[in-house]
Amino acid sequence: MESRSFAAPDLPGGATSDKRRTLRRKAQHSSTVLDGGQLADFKPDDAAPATQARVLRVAVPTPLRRLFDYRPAGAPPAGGWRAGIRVKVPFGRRELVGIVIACAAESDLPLAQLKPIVACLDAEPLPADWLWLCEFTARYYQHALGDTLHNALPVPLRQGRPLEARTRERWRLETAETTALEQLGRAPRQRELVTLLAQHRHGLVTSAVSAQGFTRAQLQGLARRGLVSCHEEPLTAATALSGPLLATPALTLNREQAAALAALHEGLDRYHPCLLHGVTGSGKTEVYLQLIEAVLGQGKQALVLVPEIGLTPQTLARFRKRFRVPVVALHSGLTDLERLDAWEAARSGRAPVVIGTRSAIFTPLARPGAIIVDEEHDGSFKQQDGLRYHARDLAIARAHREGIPILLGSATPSLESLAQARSGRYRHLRLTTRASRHAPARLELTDLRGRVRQGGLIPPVIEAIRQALAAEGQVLVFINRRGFSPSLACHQCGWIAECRHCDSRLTLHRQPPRLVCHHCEHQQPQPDACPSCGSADLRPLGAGTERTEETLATLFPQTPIYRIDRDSTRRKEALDQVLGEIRRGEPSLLVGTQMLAKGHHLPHVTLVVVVNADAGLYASDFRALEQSAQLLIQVAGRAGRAERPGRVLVQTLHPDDPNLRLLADSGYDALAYQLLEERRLAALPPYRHLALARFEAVKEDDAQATAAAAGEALREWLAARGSPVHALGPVPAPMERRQNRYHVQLMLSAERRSALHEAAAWLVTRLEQESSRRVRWSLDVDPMTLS
DNA sequence: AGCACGCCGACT
DNA sequence: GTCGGCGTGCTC
Repeated sequence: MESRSFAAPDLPGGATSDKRRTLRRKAQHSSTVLDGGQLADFKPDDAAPATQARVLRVAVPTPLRRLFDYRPAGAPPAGGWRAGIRVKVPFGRRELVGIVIACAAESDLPLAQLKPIVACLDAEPLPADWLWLCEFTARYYQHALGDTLHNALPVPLRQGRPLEARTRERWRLETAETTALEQLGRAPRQRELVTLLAQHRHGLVTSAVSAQGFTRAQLQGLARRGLVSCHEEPLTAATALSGPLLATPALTLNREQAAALAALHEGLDRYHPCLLHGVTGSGKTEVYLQLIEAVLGQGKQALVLVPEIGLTPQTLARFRKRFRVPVVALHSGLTDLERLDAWEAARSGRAPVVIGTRSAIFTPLARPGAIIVDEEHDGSFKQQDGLRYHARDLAIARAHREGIPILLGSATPSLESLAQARSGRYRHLRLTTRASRHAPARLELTDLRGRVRQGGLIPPVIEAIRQALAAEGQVLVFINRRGFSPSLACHQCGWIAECRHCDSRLTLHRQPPRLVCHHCEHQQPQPDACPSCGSADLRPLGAGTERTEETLATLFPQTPIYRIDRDSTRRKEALDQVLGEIRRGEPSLLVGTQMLAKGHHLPHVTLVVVVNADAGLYASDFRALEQSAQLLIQVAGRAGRAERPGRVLVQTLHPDDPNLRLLADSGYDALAYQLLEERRLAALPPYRHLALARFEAVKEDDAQATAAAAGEALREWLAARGSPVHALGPVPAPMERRQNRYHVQLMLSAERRSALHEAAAWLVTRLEQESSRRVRWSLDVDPMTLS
């Protein structure tokens, strides 16, 4: 039986609700359907509190995929023992903070063998919606529940800090200033303090008072005389909203936007998955904002997920400017305590709008109203180590569970989402009209073959750059390679600088001059002579951002050049500063990697140059083409956003490649539908589901042997059960040696998720029992890459 | 993952 | 003689 709760990322979205509601209820009460062992006794959250539980089943922060039983001790929490209560427990020789998952009368172990808990940390359980999502995540990605919960919890809560909003004190003058001064006699500092407070009718928080040079003792002195009062308030104040919701009026929608919004309004009170498929500049954000407006109008909360690079001050400013309610952002710059505050504000409902990157999907909401995933195709939604979850897929599962709408937005939707939309499971909302008068710039393919290149650029392209600059435009030169050149070769004997820890070539950097491996931390000085033949004729092959920047500097000495890549903008302020200068609009050259291509508004760019479009064309990874098409369209979208039309020149060695031609002539959608057909024929996602087991070890044989034994056992198990799951491998990973470790993998594939899930669960259980300590392994469900 | 226990090499 | 290398086993 295909389980609904497991298959949620696949759920039919179009059909209505009755059937789904029953399914949902059923899923709640039969979570054993899919259990991989650890959740067999998971109690639905509406189970009666067990005040007299004899056994607490606790998830502990460890990679072990099982629960541990403890005896309750001390007074039970106010509402009785229930799932979601944090407890401090003895674990081996340590004490850890675990979370009660179920209460039971019996344990598999004799009761006398169970240790009592050390302490109960909560009176109320952690939010049920959060707990459900973690439990779903652990099952879906075959990850230990304890570790999943640990990952999804703000750091202070992991450490056992009480679940309370942090508060601050606000001091307010209780009498008229003159009255107060009369009563004080001469206490000069206190008199000054009274005067200060008199200027602030709503009072001042302690930090503001001490910033003026007053002490807490002085405040308390006034409080003792009854002249000032002190109130505690949460850090994110609950703004009881009176008056209009909007701080600035909504923009007028065009016909397509209005139609999309109308469709969204129809599905506000149910699970309603929609793909907002709109070309660059078609006003997706305005649709998000007006959807949020409707959600807030119902007194509910909206959760917005954005790619890692997309949570810029400008994006945030746009949301904050629109609404008169707090917009809470969860970004990497927050301290642990600030993160906890944001989490708490969302959990309590004090934060009506929550915006964050991947991990924000684990934010609890008191009154969930809608989830929006912007740039849903973006790779940064998938975590690439540890708990390998995909925030977009979890968002779908969560919206389904909560019965709320979910909006996936993109100019270049993932093939997964496109397939769902085409089949009718997601509602397909299209925006084809750009706000500016110009059609999106076409990709002009320019042939690199047999042409002299300077810094990677051929003469006609350099000429186009010259013209664009002469016309007072900005030029964006996109290269997806950091450094000076991607390899260093000996012109005499053909030696090429390679990493001594990986199967990769070293990239030459000039600032500072070094050979650097982009796969591990390894760096070494640039050699003066070939280590193989002694020749001094070492030449850099190919161009990276540094080299193109250097070339452009000699070609256009009068024009400012901004290079934007991970090396040039290690500090965040550096990036903001450069972007600020660029937005002033002076004619200039912008050289950068995808950092530059994503997210940022560059209104003065009139020419975009793609130095080399070929990287993804013939790569082995099955998603490479999809991803480079998305990137190309995104880069192209930077051209001509303001009043001027733009040009996009794409250099390629394969100007006749049918895929590239299709993208250039007919656009992303045409290529995407073509790629979908190829995926169907090749039995790849989204028509088949994958799980990848990776093995790594210092010694190649160890990794190989463990993987081979696991593969063998798995195939036997599959055959014995007549399972439709295919198991391929072990095969060496595309880059077999990385950081001196050898990588091999097993790939499982199936048409149905449930079958894949069962097989993966079995494999994981076996690996957990059998694999030696020398071999590290991990399972990646729905892998984004096969490397 | 931690953290212990345990059994073999070069050192005060 | 022991300090410490990392292999192996356990965590209710």
